[in-house]
Amino acid sequence: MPKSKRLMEMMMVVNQKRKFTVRELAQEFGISQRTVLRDLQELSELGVPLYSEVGPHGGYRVLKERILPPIAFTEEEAIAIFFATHALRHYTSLPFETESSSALGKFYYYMPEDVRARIDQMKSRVDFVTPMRQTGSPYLALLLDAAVQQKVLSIDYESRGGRSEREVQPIGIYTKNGFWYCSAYTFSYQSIRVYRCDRIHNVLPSPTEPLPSIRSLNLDTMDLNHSPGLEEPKIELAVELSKEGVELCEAEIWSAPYVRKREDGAGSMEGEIPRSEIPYLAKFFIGLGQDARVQRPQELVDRIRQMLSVLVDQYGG
Amino acid sequence: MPKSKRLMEMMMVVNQKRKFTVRELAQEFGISQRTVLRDLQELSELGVPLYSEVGPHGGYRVLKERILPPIAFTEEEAIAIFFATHALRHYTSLPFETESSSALGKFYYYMPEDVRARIDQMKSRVDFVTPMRQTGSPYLALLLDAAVQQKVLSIDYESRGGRSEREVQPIGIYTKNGFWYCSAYTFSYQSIRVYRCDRIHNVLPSPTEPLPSIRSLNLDTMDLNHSPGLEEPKIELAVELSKEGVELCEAEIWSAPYVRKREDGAGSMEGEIPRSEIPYLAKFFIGLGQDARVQRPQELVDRIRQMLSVLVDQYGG
DNA sequence: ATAATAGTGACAACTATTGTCATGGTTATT
DNA sequence: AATAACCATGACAATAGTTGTCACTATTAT
Repeated sequence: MPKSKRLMEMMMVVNQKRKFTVRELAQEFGISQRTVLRDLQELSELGVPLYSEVGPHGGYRVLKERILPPIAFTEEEAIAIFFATHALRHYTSLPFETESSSALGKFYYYMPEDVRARIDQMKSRVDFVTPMRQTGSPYLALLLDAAVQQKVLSIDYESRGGRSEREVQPIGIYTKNGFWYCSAYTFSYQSIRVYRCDRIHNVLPSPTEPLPSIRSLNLDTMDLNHSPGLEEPKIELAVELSKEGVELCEAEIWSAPYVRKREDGAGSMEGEIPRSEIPYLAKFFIGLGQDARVQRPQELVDRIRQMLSVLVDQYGG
Repeated sequence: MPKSKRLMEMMMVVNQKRKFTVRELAQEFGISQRTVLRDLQELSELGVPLYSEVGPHGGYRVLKERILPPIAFTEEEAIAIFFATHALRHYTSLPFETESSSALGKFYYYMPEDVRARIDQMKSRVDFVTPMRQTGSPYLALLLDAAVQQKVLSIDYESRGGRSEREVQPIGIYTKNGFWYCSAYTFSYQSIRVYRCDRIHNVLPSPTEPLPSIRSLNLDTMDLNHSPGLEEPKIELAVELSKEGVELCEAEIWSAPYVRKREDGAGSMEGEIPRSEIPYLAKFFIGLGQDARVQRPQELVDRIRQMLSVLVDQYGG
């Protein structure tokens, strides 16, 4: 085998075995140990992060870093990857221990000049914004690890009611609108709850046995907005909207699917909502003022009236 | 230079010039043309997508695809890149013409086995969610292109008041909370406005001369929430917050920096706000109900009272 | 101590790489 | 139709690089 090809192959082999000895490689490639040593040095010079230890149980290792063999990306693909990774800079916490900037640097460095120029021009003209929060979420990596390995954790959580310990078996973590959430089976409630990660004040391994039935659950099969299994009774919602009201509701994630627009631009909103949403909806529709007229359910109308009377008291009629 | 190194270098050179002739390369590397031909064939066999055309003005070309030479990513970096790119699947519209999935496929394919395994496990347990909107934004690529090249466009925009044509010079586009926005100098207003890209119904090149002073503006130097140059007079805000109020305000992007927390969990909010924000703030603080007591400015209190009286009329006291 | 491992240097044998030359083919330009 | 600018391939001797072997050193776990 010609040397140049051998080097490429060796790159791959070395990547897969993380640990190996010179003798092993020599046998595998059918060359002398001396040559293997020479080759490994060349790989080193080419940037493969090898290091070696002498003595029994010694050998070569590839450091935590790995090599990706030459990958052919189209220009558009490279750009997409660049900007996606660039967007990570908006996150104060990530579940990976990484300065994503170092990865970007490498990526960027190896791009053909003209692609790099194009990226430079675009860099200050496209952005994927995520609301930046000041509160960090230090336990993301631990929670994710527990989800992957299906371990039970004991977390110190600050909910509305105050701080408390709970045993949870994490299903997964996700970020949305600048916050990180952890969806987890909670033993004390015997159901799945969502926790905001920045309100988790401590995480410890727990001796509790993990529930095997939770293992097969994951984020893809879950609706990230509601806890499954908590099938709440739904009640009917009916709201009249002005033209402005229509626009505002279409801009809201949860409400957009329910909005019906009439020809004149005004419209209505109809759909089924869980009863537990009433407090939120009351606030929401009060915020819309004249642009929304809630008609049903009566409970929502009552709630709005009640809130109004409190407010009137507070601010003086 | 040893052949193996020459091949690596040639990979890079060939990547940068998209078009080249055998003679050029021969001179550049100080080798014979015959050797260049042999090398190019090897590169071909190694996967570099070369093709050649004979005759005058012929020569070699690298197809649209490019090669990235071996890049050393740490495991964590590779994972971060993977998930960042994976997150793009939540977007219905992107300014790049790409199936980011193809790039991901390649990336994934070339990873060492155990990293791939780790990603597999994590894939369904981490996510970067972006609200998925039904409305697409078909002109993103055009708008971005105009921003990069500083061209003037004539857009057909649907604002509150209805549809109208306007001449704009885009500064950049960004996505936030599921929508794409385009920040652009608008000739008819002689100021910078932000447009929601899904409300842009048509985009045409305009013969208007671009303003050179806009060229130097970009998204990084802009506050994405406000138009620059519009230095509005600020007025003082003072609000008392209950414990719940503190939590709610800390969860809100704009208000979080102003919140002061006291020992008992309750707190206050103080800061300067532009007068134009009063309508928004009125809605916001009404939504907080008893958990917020606005004290200053008086204009805000008045506005709240006014809104309340309208609401009381509407829903019956 | 011993055995297992990496690391270096020297050198002859070997092999691959290279340049040159010869030849042929395609295509745009004149 | 001639020409010039390209790519393409084969043959072969000169050269340059690669390889294996051997001899030696150094480190470390057992």
